[in-house]
Amino acid sequence: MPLKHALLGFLNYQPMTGYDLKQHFDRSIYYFWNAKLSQIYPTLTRMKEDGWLTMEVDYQEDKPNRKVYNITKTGREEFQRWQLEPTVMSPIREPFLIKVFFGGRLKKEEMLVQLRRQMALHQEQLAIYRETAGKAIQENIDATGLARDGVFWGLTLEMGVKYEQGWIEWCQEAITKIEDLTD
Amino acid sequence: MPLKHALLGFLNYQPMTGYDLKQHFDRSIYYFWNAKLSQIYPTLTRMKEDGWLTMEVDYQEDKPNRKVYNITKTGREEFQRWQLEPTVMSPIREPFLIKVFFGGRLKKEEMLVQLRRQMALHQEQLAIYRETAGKAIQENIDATGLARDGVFWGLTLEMGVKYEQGWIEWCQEAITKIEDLTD
DNA sequence: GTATAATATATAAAGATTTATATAGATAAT
DNA sequence: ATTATCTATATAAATCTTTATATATTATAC
Repeated sequence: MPLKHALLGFLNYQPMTGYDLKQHFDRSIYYFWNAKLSQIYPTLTRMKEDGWLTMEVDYQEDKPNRKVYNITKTGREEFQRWQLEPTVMSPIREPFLIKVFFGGRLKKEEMLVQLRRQMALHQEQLAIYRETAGKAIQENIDATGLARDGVFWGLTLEMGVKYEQGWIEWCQEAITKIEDLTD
Repeated sequence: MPLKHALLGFLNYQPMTGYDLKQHFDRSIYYFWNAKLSQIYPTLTRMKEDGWLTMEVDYQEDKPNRKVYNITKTGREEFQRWQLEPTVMSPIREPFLIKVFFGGRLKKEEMLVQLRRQMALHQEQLAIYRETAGKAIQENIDATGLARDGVFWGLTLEMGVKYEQGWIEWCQEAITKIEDLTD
């Protein structure tokens, strides 16, 4: 399960709680893999049972205790095994394309509304990547000194930019084609 | 759930069994939404309970009876409602990018192996889109006479082509960048 | 001063999806 | 002749994921 390995990947840097891990998700790999806290917590418990992690309780007065997870040797080995293993292509799940596929059901203008709206969403996402995400990576490199790791963080961001650019181009082309149709 | 609406979309063309629907999935929207028969069958039962479909049994001697599903007025209305409703961006789930994100753990050559393999997979997929999928759409237009619908089928194929081209370009750029790194 | 958000952990329930298993005749390949 | 694939339907079990709910302190905003 990619979630388990993403968690191992972050715990490779340092021991953390489930809450900490969620923060890391939301600030980095969120754009290509996300998980809710309600999934992260039981997954950590399971990984501990499997011997990939150890857990120690950090007692706090008048606050919930922090359950800090630490990666084990087995966990590190499992992460490396997974990272070197051949990766199959992950299936795309894109509800919007289902709507387009059955677009013959709609009037020209109705489909154009959908396409313009979709294009706007992808333009917004592209702006986030360009304005926010790049800076966050640089800040993280500065804070941690992990310049080599930063190259890989940057590569995933570039994929995000390319992905959104592809969508925007496609939307423009689709709009042009559909404008030429008769209702 | 997009699966339910994809099923409605196909049943809008003609009444079909679960098995027939799976064939249609595998020959068209498979590339951006797929489902196993073991998911399709209970989903159809559920949709019938919800009044979106009716079912009639086509008795066959010495063979399992065919359960033929028909879309109802309610089903058609639900499909239209869904198709016109604003579409939120569907989250990307790409395990390969998790491997890349934590690429700092790997030796340069190990990551290059992964990237070359991934590029080859996307080149294969691009070839399938270019060689097989386009013809299949044209054959379907010829068989059904649904030229206007064919425009929309073609649009989804073009998105697939663009997506794979993006991956291939990104892999090439990533390979170049990583080759310049020191281990 | 009060409300909201953030920190921190977790369970319950529902829903979505995959994998495994079962049956059985028809057709095609070797 | 035998094996494999296709047609056809379905259930069971496991897994993955989301939504809703609960609790309680600290910090910030208005």
